[in-house]
Amino acid sequence: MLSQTGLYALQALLHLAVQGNGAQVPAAVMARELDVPGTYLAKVLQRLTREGLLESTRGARGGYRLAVDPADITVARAVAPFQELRAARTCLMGGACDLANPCSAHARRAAWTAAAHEILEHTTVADLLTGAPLGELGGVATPPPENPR
Amino acid sequence: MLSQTGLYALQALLHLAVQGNGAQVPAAVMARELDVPGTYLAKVLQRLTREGLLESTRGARGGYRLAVDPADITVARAVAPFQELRAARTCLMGGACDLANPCSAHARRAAWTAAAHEILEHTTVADLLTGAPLGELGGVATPPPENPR
DNA sequence: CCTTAATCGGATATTATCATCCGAATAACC
DNA sequence: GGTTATTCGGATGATAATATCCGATTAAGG
Repeated sequence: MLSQTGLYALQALLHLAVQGNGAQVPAAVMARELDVPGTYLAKVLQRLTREGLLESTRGARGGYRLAVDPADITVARAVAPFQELRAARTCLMGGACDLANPCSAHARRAAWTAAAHEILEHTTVADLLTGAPLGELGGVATPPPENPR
Repeated sequence: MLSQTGLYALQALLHLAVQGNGAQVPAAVMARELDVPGTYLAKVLQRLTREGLLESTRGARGGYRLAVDPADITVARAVAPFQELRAARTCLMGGACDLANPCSAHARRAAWTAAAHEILEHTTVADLLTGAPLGELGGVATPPPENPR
C-alpha cells in the first residue's frame, strides 16, 4: 500500500513527532536511528520541506522539524508527494462493475478498500503516536496475530 | 496490493474459470477480451503454465486452459510468481514492535493486514467468481461507497 | 576568518517492473 | 506437404522507483 519512499516519509514524520515540541533533528541522525539510507532520506526530507510539512535550518546545529501539528497530518498527506494514491480502478473481473451492478468480487475488494481508506485518510500522525482507537468504521474483529515488526 | 503483472495473472485465471469446464483460450483472444497488452500477457501465461496453474496446447486451435480447480487457486497463489507478498515487516514507528509489545500504530495496521490477508490467502478464484461471502473475519461494517470499476 | 556541520539541488547510477520483438517449435487443416 | 495459428524462449527496450554522488550554500563556534 505504501511505497518504500512513502514509508520513509511517514517514519520520518513520526520520528520527529515522537520527540515532540518542535524538536530539530539532522537528516543523518534520523537516518541512523530509523536505519534507512541516509542520502536518500535527505531527498525525502527536502521534498517534505517544499511541501510545507517540515521546516529546515541549514548549517551547524541545523536540521529538520515539523511545520504542522501532527494531528493535521494524515498518512495520505504524508505520502502523497511520493506516490499516487489512486483507488484501484480496474475491476478484478476485468469487466464493468459499479455499485448498481457489482461484480462477484466486489464485496471482498470493498472490505480491503475500507481498511485502506481508514488508514490513509482518517489516521493522522498523532493517532499513530498515541494509539488512538479506530474510527467509526466498526473495525475488523480481533485481527489475526500478524507481526508487523 | 497487487502489481500490474499480478493483476493480469488473476484476470487471466478468472477469465478462464468463468467460461468453465476446461475451456481453452488462445493468448491473443484473452488479451483482446481483457484489454491488456498481448505480448506481455503471453509471458504471464507462460509463467503460469510453468507454475502448473495452466496447461497449454500449441499450434492451430491451441490455447491455455486451467490445470487446477478454481477452488484451489488462492489469490496469493495466482500472483506469487510475479511479486513478493511479504507481510509488511517494518514497524511504522521504525522501532521494535511485536505482539507482546505493540507499537501505538499496531492496531490500525493490523486491521489493514487482516483485510489483505483475507483476500490474498483465503479468497480463491472460485470465490471471486461466485461472490461467496467473506470468511469468519467478521468483516468491516458497510464499506464506504468506493467504486472499484 | 577558518573549520565544521548541515541543508540544498542537480546529475547520475542502480534496480525492478512493464512491455515489445523475433525466431523456433508445434499442431491442425486443406 | 505446405499454410496457418499458436505456444515457447530468449533478447531487448522503456519507464519508474530507488539510491548515490558531488558541488554549492548556509550557519555556528572557535
